[in-house]
Amino acid sequence: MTSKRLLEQPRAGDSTHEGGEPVTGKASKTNTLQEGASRNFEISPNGHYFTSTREGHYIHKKFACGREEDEQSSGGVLKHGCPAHRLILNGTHVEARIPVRGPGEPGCRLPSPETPHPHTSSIIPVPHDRRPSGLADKEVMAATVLTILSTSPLVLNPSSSASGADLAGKGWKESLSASYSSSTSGNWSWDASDQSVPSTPSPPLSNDPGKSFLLSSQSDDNIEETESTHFLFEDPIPRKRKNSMKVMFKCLWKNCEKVLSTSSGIQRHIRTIHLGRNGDSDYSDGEEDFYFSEIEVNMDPLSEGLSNLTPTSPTTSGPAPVFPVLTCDASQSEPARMIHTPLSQSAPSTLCHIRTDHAYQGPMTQIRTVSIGEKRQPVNHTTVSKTHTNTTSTSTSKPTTGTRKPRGEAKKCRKVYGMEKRDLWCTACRWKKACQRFTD
DNA sequence: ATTGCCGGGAG
DNA sequence: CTCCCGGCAAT
Repeated sequence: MTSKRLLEQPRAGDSTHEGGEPVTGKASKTNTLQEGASRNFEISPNGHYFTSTREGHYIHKKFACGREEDEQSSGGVLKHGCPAHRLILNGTHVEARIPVRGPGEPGCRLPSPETPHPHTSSIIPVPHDRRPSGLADKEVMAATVLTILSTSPLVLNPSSSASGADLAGKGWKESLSASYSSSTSGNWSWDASDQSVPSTPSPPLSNDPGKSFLLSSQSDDNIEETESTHFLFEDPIPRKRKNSMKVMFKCLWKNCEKVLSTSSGIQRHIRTIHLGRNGDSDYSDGEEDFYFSEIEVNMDPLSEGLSNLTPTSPTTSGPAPVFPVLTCDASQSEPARMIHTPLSQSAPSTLCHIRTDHAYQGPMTQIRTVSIGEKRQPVNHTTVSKTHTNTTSTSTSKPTTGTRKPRGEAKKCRKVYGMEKRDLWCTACRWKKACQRFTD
């Protein structure tokens, strides 16, 4: 009968007060247990980013950049000067290396995204002189490019015709690479590339130029500022390269929608404008990293409309290479997170997390805002639906059974006290309900 | 096999 | 309500 239960009387109030003596002691345990909690993300230890831990390996991005530079660099503001980038896109392996110069090398620095001319966009090195290269393949591209071009006023100059367009893609790139690589940043060279191939016969992705434009327009979500997008083309971005994807960096400050094509540019922007520091002189502790995020934009003309949702199709992962720059220096601990993972759930949520983490490091006021605004999300992941869901309900995990708790890791009364001391259990435990004392 | 606790049932 | 427990899911 209930006789056994009678024993518990010694402390009448137990149910009320679970706080009895034992509890106190126990509390410590709880803590211990909780330690494990933080292991949500495992990000890569050193340069590898896994966006989504579990799945992702897709992105193997290794950058030595920030990190290395940081260590050795004496004050290089731009940590981005990554010596080498290696990206795997759609199975294609792109490796870009930049001649690493001395640590403090000027070469690493960007020309200056400074933004002296916000409207620089028009100045983009567009291939005015495109020379006829009649590549059959290119025709397609040409068409694409045209489309793009037509969309953006900026570039419409001399486009005599389709053929011209294709050139544009190519020409542009080449010219950029040529000039930039030599004089400006080391970053860019990525595409230019491989040292092994001095002259690039065929550009893998010709759309780049066009993309940029597009992306700017669409990526910026624009919403608030129409012209938010001034991309500084001054720095051609080195990273990613997917046919239709382009990575852009967006300033996360509250009202700033600025989108730049390079991380360094954005950092500088943040540092200078928002943080009020001297862009060049001061070294950056990486704080800027927290204020911007990279976004991928789907440049594909065709899908463009849809694009928002589907960044990259199948493998978003491919593009994933979101790259490094972001985290290069700033977060050693958890670099990767920022990146948006293609798979990872992404977006919104991802950002949020990020912020959170960073929060420790710096002021994050604005961040919050940003996350909300994040429309860009669409860009990254394909799994939109999922993402949404997650966002909505925090507790995603509960596939089955409508509502069953995951089960906390912490030991519960039962475990702690044992059946013998059942009277010490919290009421809930006694009633076989969710433990109230040792909650997870 | 254990453990945590939901969903119910009995007072 | 409070008190219990069957039973299931997660370990």
